[in-house]
Amino acid sequence: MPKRNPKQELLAWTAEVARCLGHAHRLELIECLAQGSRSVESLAEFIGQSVANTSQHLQLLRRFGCVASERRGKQVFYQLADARVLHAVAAVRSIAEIGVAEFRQVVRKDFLSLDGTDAVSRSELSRLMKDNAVTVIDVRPSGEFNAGHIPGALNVPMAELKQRLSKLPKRKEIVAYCRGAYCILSFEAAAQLRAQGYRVRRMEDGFPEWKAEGRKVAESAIAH
Amino acid sequence: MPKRNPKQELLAWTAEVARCLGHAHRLELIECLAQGSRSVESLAEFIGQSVANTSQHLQLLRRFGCVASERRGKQVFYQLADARVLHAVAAVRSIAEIGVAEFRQVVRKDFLSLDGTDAVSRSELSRLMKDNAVTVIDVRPSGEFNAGHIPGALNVPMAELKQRLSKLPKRKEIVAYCRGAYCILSFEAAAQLRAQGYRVRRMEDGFPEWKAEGRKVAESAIAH
DNA sequence: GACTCATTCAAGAGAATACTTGAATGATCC
DNA sequence: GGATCATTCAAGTATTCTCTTGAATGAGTC
Repeated sequence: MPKRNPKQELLAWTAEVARCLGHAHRLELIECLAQGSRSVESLAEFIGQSVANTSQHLQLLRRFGCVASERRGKQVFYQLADARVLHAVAAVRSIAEIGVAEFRQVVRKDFLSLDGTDAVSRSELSRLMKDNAVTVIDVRPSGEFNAGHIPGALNVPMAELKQRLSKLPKRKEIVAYCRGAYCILSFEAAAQLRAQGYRVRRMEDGFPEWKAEGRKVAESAIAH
Repeated sequence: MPKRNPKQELLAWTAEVARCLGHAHRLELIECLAQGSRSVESLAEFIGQSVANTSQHLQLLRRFGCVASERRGKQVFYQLADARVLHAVAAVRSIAEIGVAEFRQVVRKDFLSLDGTDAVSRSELSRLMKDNAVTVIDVRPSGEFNAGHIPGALNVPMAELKQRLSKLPKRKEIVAYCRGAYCILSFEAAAQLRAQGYRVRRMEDGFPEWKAEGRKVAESAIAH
């Protein structure tokens, strides 16, 4: 650790934290952990890496205050250390959104082409749900849904969307949400449903941001 | 650039931006540029690095949307691209504040020992100034003061503090501010003034955050 | 048009990072 | 107490990053 004066020491530690966020796999781990706690093996599968490599990434994240770990029986479960980790990732992403042309291009080509409509804000969704004006669907896999979801939301994992189309109301507007900003699931869900004639919008960001705002959360069971 | 699916591509670009913030010198450049635009040579001197190396850091920051450059005559002036760069740095720092023990330790040892009092919030300072209840001093070097400061603030660079003690009112409370969070200048100023019997507090963060909030700003001249 | 000067580029040495492999740890289960 | 299993550690290699040095660029100046 390079040290000069106190100010530079703080900058060096801050930089370490930033570097710790500076890897696609680690960002993916953070997004995954934001849905709920998970074991190392399950995380390794999620990011498509070896267990050893995943463990090393997790230890780095833990070293710099991004995640926490806890032993439950044979397994070690990791979880997000603090909601401000999500804020930091969102803040960094917001720089990419305006300053990195390639980022904007991917958004345009792969996300907005699926659903270019404006997302429903969380506060607006809250109001709409109170009036029973919309059907809210959670398109994440059931494990993540069970670990926590918006109360009143219906779990319709993307994989099952086609089979469950008939169960969804055609006239009431549908609002889909998933893991967070630029999670492709809700974009795909919106595209598929709209193609079938449903009225559908996405919620901005995803469940972790809903929870981080202190809104009500429903939990069914512990998964993984 | 590693590519798999669109989601991972966005994560990879976001990670690049985070890595771009992940170096003490670059964070120092950002903090410096937050005070106002500067030439490469002046920035190199500020961070104590060669011009070539500084230029490379600046180009990286520019590549990832953190700073912008503009030619003025012979020199190239860099400036902060967007206030959300400061937000991102602050968000990352907030992780370090709670999650990195070494960070907290430096804060305790080198900052809180100088001035452990709570900082004055920007909104409170605004109120106090309206009532003419405090003397506000800007302890940054005059070049940075001239590039922009809080209207009504008195520029008392740290280097000149001792000589100018007599000009400061003893009974009215003094509020000192400087470059930003954990800029050591305002802590040192508070410590020195308090040792001389002045009533003094620091303003939270610094001038860039005041400006980023859309508050009034005074500008005298262009420096460097 | 040649000169000057600030900045950028290019190449290279040394350090740090990421991923792999295989072994070590340490808690549970029988 | 020994076996089992998830996780972590340790060592090795390929890649990337940082900083240095010296040359190239290119806009202003005489």
